[in-house]
Amino acid sequence: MSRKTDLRVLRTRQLLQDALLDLIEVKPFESIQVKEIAEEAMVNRATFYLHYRDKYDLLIQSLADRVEVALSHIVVPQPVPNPITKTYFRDLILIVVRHFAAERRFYRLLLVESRLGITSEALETYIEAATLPWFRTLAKDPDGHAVDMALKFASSACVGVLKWWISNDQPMPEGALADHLVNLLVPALLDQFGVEWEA
Amino acid sequence: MSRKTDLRVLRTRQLLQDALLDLIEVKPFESIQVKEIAEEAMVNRATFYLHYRDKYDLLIQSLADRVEVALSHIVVPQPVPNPITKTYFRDLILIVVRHFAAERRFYRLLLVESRLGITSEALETYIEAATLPWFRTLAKDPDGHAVDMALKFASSACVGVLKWWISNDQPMPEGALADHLVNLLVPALLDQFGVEWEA
DNA sequence: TCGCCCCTGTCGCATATGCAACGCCACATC
DNA sequence: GATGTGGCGTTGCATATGCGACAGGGGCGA
Repeated sequence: MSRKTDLRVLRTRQLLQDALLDLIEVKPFESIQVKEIAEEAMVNRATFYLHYRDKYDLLIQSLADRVEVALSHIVVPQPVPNPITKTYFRDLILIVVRHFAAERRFYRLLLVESRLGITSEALETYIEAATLPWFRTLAKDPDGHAVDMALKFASSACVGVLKWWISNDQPMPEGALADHLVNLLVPALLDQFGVEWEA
Repeated sequence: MSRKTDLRVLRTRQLLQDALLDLIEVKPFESIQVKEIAEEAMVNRATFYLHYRDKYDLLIQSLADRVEVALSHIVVPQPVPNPITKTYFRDLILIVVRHFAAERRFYRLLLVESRLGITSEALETYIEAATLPWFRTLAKDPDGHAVDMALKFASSACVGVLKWWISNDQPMPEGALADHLVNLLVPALLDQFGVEWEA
């Protein structure tokens, strides 16, 4: 990535994002003022507006940045078995599930705060953009349109299920959720990924 | 106080001090580099030198600032009984003792890191400067030289005992330490403070 | 010994940020 | 309605900080 961004910019954004997180712990998002965020972050209020349009923008950017960072640490386990096994696929799903669980505060906030005006489409966009290229490495023909469609189908389904899982306070453990997701996805993806699956 | 200091200055110093604290948790002070502190604090190395001469200076300043902040929250309980009671005096001692206990990580570091070249005189200077005017409010004649001497005697004695207490991992609870200190100090201060003491 | 590497302090210049102030708007109180 | 109060978003100017570079020096292996 571009590591040429001024350190002050990175620092200021991090301080503002951390401040928002800390304040969310204490009071509902709607009642938080820009002034408070700036004070908590030890950043001038005017500087806030140099980086974010308003507190909603800060929230979305925070999510975007955190997702990017979190997913940058995710690597597709090597070697990729050929043909792809069911357990390997489950491990991949589990990685995403765990990411959601770790960032559940954020995701839940985005889902619960209906007044945010943040459509769930935005949320899906983040997740799909992050997971799509990642799934793509598993496909036989990474450039085929059919694969794109199939992958989008899969990621959308994952996002939908994960949203349900998060907003219902994780009614089942991570492993069980991953198992269910795999069982739902395998039949659909059977044609796009490896020739055969482990029984 | 002068609260007109630029917010950036306050923030930078706080970040550097916090970074030092975090690093001290992980590795010995001597092995910590200025470069590391700056990176941890998300502050440029050159900026470090705008505020501190070297890492030793940072350590001392950190102590000074923390002591100042901590002691600024300390108020002499009102009203001051006349004549001063033993229990009231004990409460005063206890406040200082608790401050030492809360900042024990810092004080212990200053005592243990002998290679710092920080003399314990510097430590005493901080404590005396902080406690002297504070004790002074209790004296009959706040401007007398005899009182100054007596108060210096008392604060030095307290610092010495507290150093022993901290470097020996607090072998007795705070209350007991305060009791012992009061019993040692009362006879010496009998002439300088209130006419009589509660039995 | 030499060269090499890395950290330290320090410099000049570019720029992100602080500060104070402003108009705007929503809301409250009389 | 008149008035105040407080947060929002923006601006111009002052300044703290980032960045890149530099010399100096200590460690370390050829």
